[in-house]
Amino acid sequence: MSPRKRYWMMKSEPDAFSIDDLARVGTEPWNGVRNYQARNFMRDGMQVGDGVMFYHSNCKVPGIAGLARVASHAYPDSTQFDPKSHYFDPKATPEAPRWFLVDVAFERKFKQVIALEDIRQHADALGEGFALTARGSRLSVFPVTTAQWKLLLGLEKP
DNA sequence: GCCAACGTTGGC
DNA sequence: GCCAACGTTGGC
Repeated sequence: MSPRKRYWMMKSEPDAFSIDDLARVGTEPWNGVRNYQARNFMRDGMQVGDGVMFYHSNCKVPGIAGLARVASHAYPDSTQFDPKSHYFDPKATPEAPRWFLVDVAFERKFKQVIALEDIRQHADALGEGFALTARGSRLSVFPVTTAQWKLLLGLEKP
């Protein structure tokens, strides 16, 4: 029996990789995550088919830009082994990889970004620990509960 | 571009 | 194991 579908938030700077980029390529290895907590969520928590909210960070209108889904189990991020890569990690080896990723597949782009500004209006309902509204949180991959997922989707504008 | 908040590193 | 220094994130 397959485990129940889970939900996740994944942040990306649209200048580097946006929801439009994902729409164009269809599926993308989510490389470059170099934070242990985020890695653990991908490596230990994600299952193929899980729902993903694609968040645009560090841009004019930060917010959720669309939906995606987890399209692979976790496997080593090859950029950690590549000395020419910005994400190269000299302490990682193929025998003992340090960083993992999953493939992410495009589902749909929202007509309008669900802006962080709007999401903040519901910070209480989303809960204290929710990483988007928690003060100072920089986590780029984190779980979303079913209730949070529904609440956030309810903020989508036609 | 600024800067507060955070995670990681490394000397001790 | 502490903690200062450093680099990064990301909203504004």
